[in-house]
Amino acid sequence: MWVDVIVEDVLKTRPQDRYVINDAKSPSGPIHVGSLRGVVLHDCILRGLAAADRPARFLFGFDDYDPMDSRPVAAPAEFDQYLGMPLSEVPSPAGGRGSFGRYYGLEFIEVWKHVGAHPEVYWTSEMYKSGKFNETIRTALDRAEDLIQIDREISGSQKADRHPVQPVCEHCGRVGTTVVVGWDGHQVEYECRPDKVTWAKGCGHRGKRSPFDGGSKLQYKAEWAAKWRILGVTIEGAGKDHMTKGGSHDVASAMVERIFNHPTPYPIPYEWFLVGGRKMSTSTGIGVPAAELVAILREELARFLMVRPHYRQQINFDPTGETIPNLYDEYDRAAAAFFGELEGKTPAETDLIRDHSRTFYYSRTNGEQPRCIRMRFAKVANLMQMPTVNLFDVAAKEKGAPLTAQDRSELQQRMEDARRWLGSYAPDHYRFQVQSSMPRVELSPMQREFLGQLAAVVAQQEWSGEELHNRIHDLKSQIGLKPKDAFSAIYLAFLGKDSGPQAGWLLASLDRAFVLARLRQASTAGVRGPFDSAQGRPGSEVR
RNA sequence: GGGCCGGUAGCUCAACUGGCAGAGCAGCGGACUCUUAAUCCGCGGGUUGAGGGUUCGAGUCCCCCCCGGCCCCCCA
Repeated sequence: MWVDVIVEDVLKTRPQDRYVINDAKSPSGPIHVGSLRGVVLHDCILRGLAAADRPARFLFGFDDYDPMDSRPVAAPAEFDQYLGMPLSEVPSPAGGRGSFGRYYGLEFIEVWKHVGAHPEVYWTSEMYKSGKFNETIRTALDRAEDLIQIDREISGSQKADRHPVQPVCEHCGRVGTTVVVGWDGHQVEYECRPDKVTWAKGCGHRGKRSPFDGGSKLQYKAEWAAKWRILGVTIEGAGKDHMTKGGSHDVASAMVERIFNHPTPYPIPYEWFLVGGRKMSTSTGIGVPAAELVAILREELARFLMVRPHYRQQINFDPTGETIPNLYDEYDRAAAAFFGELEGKTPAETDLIRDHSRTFYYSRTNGEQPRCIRMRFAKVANLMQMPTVNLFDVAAKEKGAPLTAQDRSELQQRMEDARRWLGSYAPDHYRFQVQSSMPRVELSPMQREFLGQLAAVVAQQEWSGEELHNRIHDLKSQIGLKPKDAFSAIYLAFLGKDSGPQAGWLLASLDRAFVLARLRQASTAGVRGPFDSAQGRPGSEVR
């Protein structure tokens, strides 16, 4: 299990009494699932260290003193006027008290709570304003040339003028557009340039001000390095966009070691989290916000989805198809491993089970995960479509004992998930729909005979699902029809497909007159059309 | 141009520091006269993308190449 491997390596290569884990995000719009992967990853490391009896702090910073460099699609166009200003100084897109950055930050906090992460939150705007960055800003100004040189050297970028300090313009409030042109040890001289960046227009103001206590911010690579130093960060992973060779992490790493005199935190480069193959991007608005993932998947599954694959492996989550039932099955297997319900026959199998067990451990969203019955998701989805079937009764029967409160709530959760899945993501063949007119299907003479006799049975009286089920079995034996042929005849006549939910219950749940009419019609229907014209396309016959 | 990750059964993927290539699903066959999308049993002839190399032994390590996804060289 990769978390254990990392934790072991951290303990071995960076033996320390206390660890400080850090993660951060610029809250420039709805925060996407990729960032949630980072939170979960760091939270797992925290958990692993705690289990190894190493206390650690988990910090999460919102870089809300970063300039707004684009407008999220959801925000009104008039927000363009704020481009270049710190996110903490831009009004909230929803109105109200908080800032733009605060709004999206708080939204993200809600999401990670769902997946069981509870980092300590800090906001860089507050750190700047309260002077926490002052010392590093002074260093950055004093050694600006060295920092620029490091940037050039490590990144190989020709761009000369990436000064490590960006003053906040006293005239227009922008921070993304300013350039330092002088530093006397107390104040910085700066220009707010209209053409410094393409995404914002500086006001042209030229001025002199104190860079401290919020008067400036560090350019982001220098800021990253400074934060490591100020917060004493010892472990920090980052997405691959930062972790590429010569990328921002390499630059920040050289800066923190050569200028700020602090070792680079233990790095963990992790891969993207894609949804339906598309990259998550905060600013372009493409991709799935983290909040949406939690709406698609229950919390434990959302976390499991991020914990199960190796952190260097891309996650490509596509909620359609069999993805969710499969994920549920794997989750259940991990749970079974965790609760000691599985036994390996070979050493390799035992290892794998232990692995699954660890995965479940790290996937828990709260401390205690009750042991309870876990009815297979696909089965829940199937039975749920039978109006007369009570899932709780079925589960109790299966268990052979009354359900506990945990059993019931787990089942309830699965029913909700199944309803959502069937409504939005399930492939057609998982759904069934009674056809309102006789499907054009091919039935053998024996099958028609069977359906005709079944009509006579139905005509006798009102049957319960179970009784009807028994009658169906009696009838198919009496006629000498194979079970498969008998049942598929029913399904074909009603659903237009050759399989379906438990036939007795299905018929009992339908209007009796309708059932009678359909059975009679099917029993006399001639052979029509190609067999596969009605195959696998439920609903195609509905008018 | 540089970097990361993938390529293993029809599909989705496993295989700890090299040590007999495995699961799930799908498929096929069979059983089951309370549940035929249930349950149970059985069934896998894979050049592990190609080619070299190291090794007693390579899916695993090294080199090179091909294919796919992505990242960096704008911003943060």
